[in-house]
Amino acid sequence: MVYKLSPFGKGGLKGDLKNKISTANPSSALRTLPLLKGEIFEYYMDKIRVRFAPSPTGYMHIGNFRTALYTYIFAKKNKGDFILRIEDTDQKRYIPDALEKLIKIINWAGFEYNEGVFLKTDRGSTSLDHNDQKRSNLFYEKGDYGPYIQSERLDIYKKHAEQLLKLGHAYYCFCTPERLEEMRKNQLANKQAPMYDRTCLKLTKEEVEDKLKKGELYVIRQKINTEGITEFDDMVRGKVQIKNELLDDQVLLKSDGYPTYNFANVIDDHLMEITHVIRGEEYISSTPKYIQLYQNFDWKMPEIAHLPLLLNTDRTKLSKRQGDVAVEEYIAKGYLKNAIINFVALLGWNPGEGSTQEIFSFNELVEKFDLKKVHKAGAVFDSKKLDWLNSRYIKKLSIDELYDLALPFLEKKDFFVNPSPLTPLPEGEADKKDCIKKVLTIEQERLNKLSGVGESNKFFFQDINYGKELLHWKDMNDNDIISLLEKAVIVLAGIKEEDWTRKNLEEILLEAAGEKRGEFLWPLRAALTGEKKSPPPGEVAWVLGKKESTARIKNAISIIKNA
RNA sequence: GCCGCCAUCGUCUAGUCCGGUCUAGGACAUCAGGUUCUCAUCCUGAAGAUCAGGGGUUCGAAUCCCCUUGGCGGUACCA
Repeated sequence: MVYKLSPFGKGGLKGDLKNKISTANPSSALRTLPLLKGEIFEYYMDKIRVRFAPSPTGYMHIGNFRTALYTYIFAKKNKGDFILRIEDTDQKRYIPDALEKLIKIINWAGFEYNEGVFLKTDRGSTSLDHNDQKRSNLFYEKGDYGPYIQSERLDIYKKHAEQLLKLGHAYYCFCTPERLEEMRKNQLANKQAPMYDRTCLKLTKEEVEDKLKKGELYVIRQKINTEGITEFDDMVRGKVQIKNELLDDQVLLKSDGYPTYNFANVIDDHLMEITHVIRGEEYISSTPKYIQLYQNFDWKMPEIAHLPLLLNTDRTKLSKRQGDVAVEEYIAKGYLKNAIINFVALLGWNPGEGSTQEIFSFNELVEKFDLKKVHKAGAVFDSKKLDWLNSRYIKKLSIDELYDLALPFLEKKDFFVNPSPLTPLPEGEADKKDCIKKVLTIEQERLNKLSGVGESNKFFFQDINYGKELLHWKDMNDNDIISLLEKAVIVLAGIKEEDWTRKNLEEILLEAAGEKRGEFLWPLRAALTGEKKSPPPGEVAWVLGKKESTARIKNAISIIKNA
């Protein structure tokens, strides 16, 4: 027996069969699925097409970033297309440069999209003015379903709204914002759910035409079918049911000619042939209204998945007030791309089946990700765990990679600072670079954020200004310390310039210390750094160089003698 | 208010669909110990969840059913 199924037509199937279909790899073409003995199940599935559809707010909210990540991973996993669509239908919230910033973050993250709006890298101007010619200098589009910026699709929404009008699934509404507010106030006072009261639905054809002729401001509202119950199948939540009588006649087209999100999103997802809609949980209760729209147009519903929210530590929706929400801020603090992606991916998802894996490369994420394993409950964003993950990723970096990543942070600091007469700073660019790399080698295992880079410069570049007490290890006396430090000078003098490496220094000093590690290494380390806590003496000496190290030790000897 | 969604250590989570192997496993954070010249790294260990609460079903429930509570989301000419 051969079953045939068209794309997404699995609604009528029973549980197990349905599961098999949606977990099978659904890249384009005809698929066959062996069932019970002898039975062949054939089904077609369109090429997967998913979109990330942010609204340009000037920064990338970390929750939105996770939506983009899951969507991108889903696309990669299913060998589908990933589309970037810009939802800029709120004129009041227009923010300059927002689009450019948005795309830059997506590029930074490495979310490669096949279609959408792209940033020209060789552009001159940095500012974007909305309906301005400059746009073409900054951005370009790729893909057959454009334009990908909603503010440039106004005629499309208008056309579709008019079609709904004709079909009787929408109507003109001339109510003023003031009247609507009044209405809601009354409804709330009467303990009713605030909902549009359909005043304008009662208008006659003539009245509507008259008002239109007079140029009265209007919106177009969706005429909801209030009978029955809408049920849908969510890829992460399973079945969700909402009674239709609770659905509001939402605005489709605003009086300024722009569509609402609720309308544009449906039109575009269909026109762009989006097969799977992955979005935040906040849209769950609107979904039945979208479903009615699809039904009104006689369009096929895409599969939908609603992702859980990211929360503050008090379990409210992650917000600006209680900490950083912008990806930009995490980058600025010195979190690595891979650490952020790894961490955010695990917020609300886990491969399950007993996995205890915490570190995932991007490819592993693609390999193991499954929307079905995404959580239903919101997740608190705990930056302590991010710190730990970040430190793990920093430790994995080669010293050249670390140097490149650290440079922007070092530039904001005075790394080579406050030289004492004893500490001449490296002069040439090459020497400086060399010195920085050595310091980074030492810092690498101590760092959990790139912003902390260069902070150990105090061990190397500062006045030697301390009392002899610092040099004492337990109950040593002055003479013992002096003789040990003098021994250290002799040991260092015996090392050739070309043998002055981190490893050699560590071995030689340890050997010189013999049994008395603490007695020898503590005064030496203190003499070299002037600090109670610091990296080991071998490493410090390695960075300082032979001449400088020797000078510091001799200085320490004289501090004791002069005390 | 109304509607919807959700609920396992402080946090992220495994286990829930297909009840017994769960006196609930891992990670972060915390604490203690070890390695060690100090710091950091690293290693070991401890503490930490009567599985939101209550009631069923069952020989047996974190797991199935019902109720309650709590949290969150939506309730806009925002998205």
